[in-house]
Amino acid sequence: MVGKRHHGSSNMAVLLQSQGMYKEFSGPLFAPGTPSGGSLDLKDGHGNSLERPLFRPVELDEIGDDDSGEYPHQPDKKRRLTTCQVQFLEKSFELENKLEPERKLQIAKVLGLKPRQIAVWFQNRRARWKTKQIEKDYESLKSSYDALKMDHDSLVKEKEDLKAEVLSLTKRLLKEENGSLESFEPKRLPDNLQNLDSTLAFEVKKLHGQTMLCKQEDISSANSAILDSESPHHAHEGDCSMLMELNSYSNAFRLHHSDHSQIGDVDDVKHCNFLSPEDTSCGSEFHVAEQVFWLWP
DNA sequence: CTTGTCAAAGGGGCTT
DNA sequence: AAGCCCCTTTGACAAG
Repeated sequence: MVGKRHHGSSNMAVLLQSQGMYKEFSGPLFAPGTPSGGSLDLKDGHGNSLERPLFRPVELDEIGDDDSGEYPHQPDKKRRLTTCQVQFLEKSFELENKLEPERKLQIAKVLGLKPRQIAVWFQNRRARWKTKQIEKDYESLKSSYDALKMDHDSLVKEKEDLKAEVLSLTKRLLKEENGSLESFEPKRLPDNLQNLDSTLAFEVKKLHGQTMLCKQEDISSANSAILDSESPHHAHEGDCSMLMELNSYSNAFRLHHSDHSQIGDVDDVKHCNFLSPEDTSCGSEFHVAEQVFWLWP
């Protein structure tokens, strides 16, 4: 094929057909009256007339990977590609963003550019595509994050509201019960509690003064409701701690009244710790076990 | 004058 | 070693 002349439009047609792009490019690139390898009144990206030949007749032996070859129609300055060249390259990029050597030569031949220029254009185009892709991914991740954050914030608010409601109801309950038990004044601890370990006794005495103002069974049931909604291992922390302390003695006191042998002996109290939360038959005894356990040094 | 975009070059790493 | 790719930088150019 040495010495054979290749005119731009015929090369273009072959390449476009091979790439399935002939139809799309029959307009701008093959306008009626446009001579093969002639010039078009091209505009660059900013609407300026470029007045550059679209296709330079290329000798085949001029094409090669030797990038040092002379390029007489383009000064040694960086020049923008014509709109049509860019459009063709874009279409080609859409089909395949990688550039096989054969395709590179074909495109270079068709557009009258050096193969090196085609390779460079594809490299730069891939870089732009990657940047756009990163921006898209960022937007996608950002919208996911925003949605999750809104969800999270609303859940946090709901949790705070519920906590406030529990606290308010608990205070109200205690206040009401205090009013109805004003006349109830315990004089001293039950005798069997005097035998407890001194630390426990101190705690129990401390609670004793607070608790005896309350009606035992009602507070126990209120406490049970809270315990049912919280993990037993965390119930002694936070908002329920006061009620827990109050109830710990109230339950112990109730047990004492029903059966002196159960709480009069330390070993018996510790035995209660083995009651399982799932053992519903234990009922309030389980709560007693939990609460006494926390009080134990 | 500054800024943004694009074509191109240079360098390093990888594959064949 | 050649060729390719990616990343970064450079230079030209246009717009504000």
